[in-house]
Amino acid sequence: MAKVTANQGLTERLQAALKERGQRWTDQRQIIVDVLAASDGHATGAELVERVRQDDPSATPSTVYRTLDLLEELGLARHHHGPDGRETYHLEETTEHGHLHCRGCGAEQELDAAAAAPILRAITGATGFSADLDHLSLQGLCAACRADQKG
Amino acid sequence: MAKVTANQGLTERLQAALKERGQRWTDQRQIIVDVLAASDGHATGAELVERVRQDDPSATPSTVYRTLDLLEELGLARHHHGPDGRETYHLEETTEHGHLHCRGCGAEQELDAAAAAPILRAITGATGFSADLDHLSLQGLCAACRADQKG
DNA sequence: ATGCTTATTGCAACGTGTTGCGATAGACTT
DNA sequence: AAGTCTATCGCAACACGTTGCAATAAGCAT
Ligand SMILES: [Mn+2]
Ligand SMILES: [Mn+2]
Ligand SMILES: [Zn+2]
Ligand SMILES: [Zn+2]
Repeated sequence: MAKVTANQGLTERLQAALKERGQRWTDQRQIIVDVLAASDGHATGAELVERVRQDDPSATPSTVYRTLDLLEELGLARHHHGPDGRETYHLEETTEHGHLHCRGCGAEQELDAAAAAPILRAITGATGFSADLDHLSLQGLCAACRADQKG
Repeated sequence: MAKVTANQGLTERLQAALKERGQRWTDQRQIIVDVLAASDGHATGAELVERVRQDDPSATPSTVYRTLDLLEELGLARHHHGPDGRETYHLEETTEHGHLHCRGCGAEQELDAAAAAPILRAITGATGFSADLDHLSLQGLCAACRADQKG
């Protein structure tokens, strides 16, 4: 009897991808995928570790982080870094997007692909680099905070 | 007899700024500023801790990091984050610039103010944010790696 | 079902910072 | 020169990840 999981489709894709690489499907990995899927939006590595350990207290940080790395390799998860450098993960079900952090008010804003397009074009134009939108995380001042400052 | 230091001007600016804030000038701070000035270009926090401890083995990481924070507050140092999130510092003698890391070949490229201008404009146009160039650190593929990949 | 092979796991140690606290020592006053 | 005030320091503990290694357990073959 298969365990009931919230995301059948994802699980099956993963199992297939792993088999193809000679890698294995384990309970830990099922739990981690489930937790990540349930952590709608973003979650830091530490938060994910904590949630996984609620389902399976024997799970350790090393396993969780190794699995997150694996999921990124397989293109099923992405991370970026907060202004303090800490990692933040999300499943790659949502569309690709970047992040903006205001150092004035702390607000975090998402940058969707459409809004990012001219920015990425400007980056390529100026440098030849093609930047990864998923990993892009800018710090600065939002419009409101800039207005306050002028005040 | 004043200790011989490599950067008189900087030290004097610092002493004045500290006095104005009711803060103190210490041997530790002299050493840290000297080390930072000698670490031409960029250095990670850990590297700076190590170099400071060569001059003064009694110095501890907490003091070094607290001093780096202080120098940033005073506008004398800046940091950004590598692709792994680790902090990297440099004195704010050099002109403001951003950083690009190629995930293909590992190359790191600096982005000077002139090259960055159109990018920052695009960011403000798309989002209203005014991004901090100093803290900007992008991951992506450089032109060469992109060409290879197509090959 | 049983055994084999080796990917995965947990553990322990390490690397990089951060924080609270009591001891030390700058800087200013007398 | 001595005393006062309090900023700074070192220490110990913690938070967040990463890595090497020996034990475990998937997945496959018999
Ligand atoms: Mn930062
Ligand atoms: Mn990263
Ligand atoms: Zn703001
Ligand atoms: Zn490259």
